[in-house]
Amino acid sequence: MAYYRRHDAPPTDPRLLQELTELQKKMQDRIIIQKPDFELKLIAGCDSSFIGEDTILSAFILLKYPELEVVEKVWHHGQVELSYVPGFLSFREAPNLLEAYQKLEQKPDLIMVDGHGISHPRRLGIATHLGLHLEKPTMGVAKKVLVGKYTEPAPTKGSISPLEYKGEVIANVLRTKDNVKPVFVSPGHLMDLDSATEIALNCATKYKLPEPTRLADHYAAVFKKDI
DNA sequence: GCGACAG
DNA sequence: ATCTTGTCGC
Repeated sequence: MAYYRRHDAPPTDPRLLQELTELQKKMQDRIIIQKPDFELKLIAGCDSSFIGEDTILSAFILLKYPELEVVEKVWHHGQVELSYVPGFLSFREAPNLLEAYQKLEQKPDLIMVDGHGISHPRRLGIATHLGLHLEKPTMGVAKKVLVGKYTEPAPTKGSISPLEYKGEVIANVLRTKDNVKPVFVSPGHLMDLDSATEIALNCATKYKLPEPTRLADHYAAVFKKDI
């Protein structure tokens, strides 16, 4: 994608951000929020970690569902083109994530991404962005809110509270473990909020993060030693 | 004008 | 994301 390779402008150049904003607005029309039309047998989790300022390492972990047994682990590293700007995370991390995804021998039915889906100013969080590029069902699980308001869900595992933005519920604030800060679950693409929430909870074992993203996060750090 | 702001 | 020590609680 041409917009991924921009060495001709500073990372946070206002003109570039304006350009990316326009691109996201065009991408909005292609987002599909619906009940999943597949049997969830294989789920992937992905996450990235950094080495220094501009070297990124992304990992994809493939798991059986609902058993949550790991069946494949891949990773890829490269250089990032943009600095981090809230609302534009995907332009910084998606390129390398897509490279890592190609290394999977088996492809998942659904991808759980570390970050937001449609709970984004222009409905284009990194989970949605990846879903559109891969034409694959995706969902996002973020650790912090980006936009919207919510009330704290009850302290017990399984409690949910809606995240509202501009009069719409764009995510569910889900408690995945007793007395631990909740996560923000949102559909990315070819997925709906209720299904995403149910899947996130089914993948929550004894930790705050659902297994797919927890393991991706874990291995993204472990694989750094292999560089 | 003053905060808020995924990873 | 990343840099970092001790500390509270199950």
